[in-house]
Amino acid sequence: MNLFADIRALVLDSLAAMQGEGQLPEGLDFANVTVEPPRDPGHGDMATNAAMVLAKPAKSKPRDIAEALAAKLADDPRITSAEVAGPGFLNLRLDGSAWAGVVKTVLADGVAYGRSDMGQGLKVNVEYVSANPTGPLHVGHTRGAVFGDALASLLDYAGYDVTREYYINDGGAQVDVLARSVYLRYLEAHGQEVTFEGGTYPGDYLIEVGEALKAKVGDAYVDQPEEVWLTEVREYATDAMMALIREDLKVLGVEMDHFFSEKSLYGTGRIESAIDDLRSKGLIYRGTLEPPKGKVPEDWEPREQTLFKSTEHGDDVDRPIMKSDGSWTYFAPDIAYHYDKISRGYDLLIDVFGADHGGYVKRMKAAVSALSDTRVPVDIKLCQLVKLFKDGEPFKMSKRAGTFITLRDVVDEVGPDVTRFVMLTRKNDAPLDFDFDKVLEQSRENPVFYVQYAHARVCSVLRKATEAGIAHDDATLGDADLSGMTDDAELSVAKKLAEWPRLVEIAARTNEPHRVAFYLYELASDLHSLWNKGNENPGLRFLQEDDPALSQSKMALARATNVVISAGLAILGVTPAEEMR
RNA sequence: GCACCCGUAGCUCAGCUGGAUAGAGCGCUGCCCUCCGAAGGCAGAGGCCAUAGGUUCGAAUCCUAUCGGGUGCGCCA
Repeated sequence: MNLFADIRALVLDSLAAMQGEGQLPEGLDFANVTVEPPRDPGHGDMATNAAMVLAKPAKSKPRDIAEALAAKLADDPRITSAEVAGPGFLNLRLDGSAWAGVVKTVLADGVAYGRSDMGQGLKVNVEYVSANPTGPLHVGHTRGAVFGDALASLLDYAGYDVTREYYINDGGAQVDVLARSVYLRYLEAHGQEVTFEGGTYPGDYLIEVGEALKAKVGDAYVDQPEEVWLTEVREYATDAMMALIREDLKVLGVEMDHFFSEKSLYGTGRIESAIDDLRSKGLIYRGTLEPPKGKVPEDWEPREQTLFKSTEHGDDVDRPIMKSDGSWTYFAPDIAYHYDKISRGYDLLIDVFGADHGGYVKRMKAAVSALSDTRVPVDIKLCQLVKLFKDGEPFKMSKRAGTFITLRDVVDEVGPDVTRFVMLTRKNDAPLDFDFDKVLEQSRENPVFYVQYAHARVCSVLRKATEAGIAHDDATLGDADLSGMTDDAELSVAKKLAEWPRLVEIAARTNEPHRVAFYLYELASDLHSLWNKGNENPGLRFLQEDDPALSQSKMALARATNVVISAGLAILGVTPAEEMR
């Protein structure tokens, strides 16, 4: 149930009735008619722009339409007043029973209140993390992991059929480097002195991998040329790294549905068939690119290459798919991977990348557009950097890996719930400051705490109710008489609850899970406000001495708030706290 | 040079497919515990929404230009 959608339906019905009575011409497009909460609550509970949107096509004055519409709407029992305001807004006030109805619906539906069918079961693939299997996940990956995971949950809640997917970059040169690095650790395990040259990874997380390799193969690879061991060590090492990464994801609470291996595209004809698909569309050609204007690379020389005509699908320049030695560029397997996703029947693709891949967006969109004949939209979300702070100072060194802060470092320090929530308190494309001290602080400044505290406070009330022997299961509370819910503070909470389904749809439409975090903060704020008003006005307290029935009616609102907080936190992947310690 | 992202209160940031007098936290000022958890709440001050044009009933939001910050820019993924 979505009260805003219900009232919008009522407005549309009224407009249709006006057409039937000749007050409005036929053939109007109502698509832009909205019903939303007014910015200023003093204007009422809901406002519709119908009169302004329709004035021009209906060839009449906004106020005339608004007044006629107001008369129609006033007939509905839910509407207590409909006033024309400003340039032609129609401000609506709803009967108290409408808000009571919201509370009852929340208690009846539980955390499913707010679920939407806007996704209509469309298949959407959310690809995120996709870190190179060369080491543990670091903070940057953490943000992408949390963002992608919350987005996937949000889309699921909004009625999409969601697949969470991880693309393993195990086909490029960097896994060879990994193999050589592990080989060095392997030699080290055999007592040799080694140095990490040629870009090999010195991180000590590879020590145990080298030792494990020794335990597995003994001295078989010692002092052998690369041809002997590279393939095996590479496979062994990438498996070990993926095991590590899966563990990292697990401590964050991220669970993928599918891991897709880049390597599986090679030697199987899958890259070739994707490129062939583009070729059949006339989008592959041999050509020479112009040098970039402005600062030209030192070693620039014109070169003929195999190019993908991405400019046909909105890119700025055509992109090379093959190196001069005949091997594929990194772009080619990515094309094949997205070709695979398209052929698996997804209606919508979402890629979550780090902001440093921003230059990659247009070509990827072009590829998907070309491969799917523009059928499949792809939304690419870029996650900006995370800047770490401790005691207000920038913070870089990692205890664990020696060079960078890992996901594990962060989660060990502050826990998965705080990590996840904080990562979602910024828009994905805005940089994020993550201060180890502030995120553990228990104050209003810390949104995680603030929301958890609201939930815990309500839990505390319910515990007290149990002690007092007052039943407070959702069915009982849902049957309570809510006609006494008339205070502004109470109504503010109920109205905020009414916005939840609408918020979910907006967040899902824009692929912006951070909106859920901000909503929860506002909802918590309304609850705290009501709570404190109860300090001064005992009649607003949730527990009313010697009056179980009244207590139940007050608790209904509190419990409904907790239901929505739980539903929202579940989308973010955060556990609601029952008490603060 | 080009592309993408960003520019909103002293600071950190929200702001719905374009809606009314642009919001929150921090910081500042003054208040509220005999009371379900004060780890909270209430009130006040604080704005040319980077700048200049344009689109329209209406622009922080869309378009163009300029300024400022970030990221990227042919065989690294």
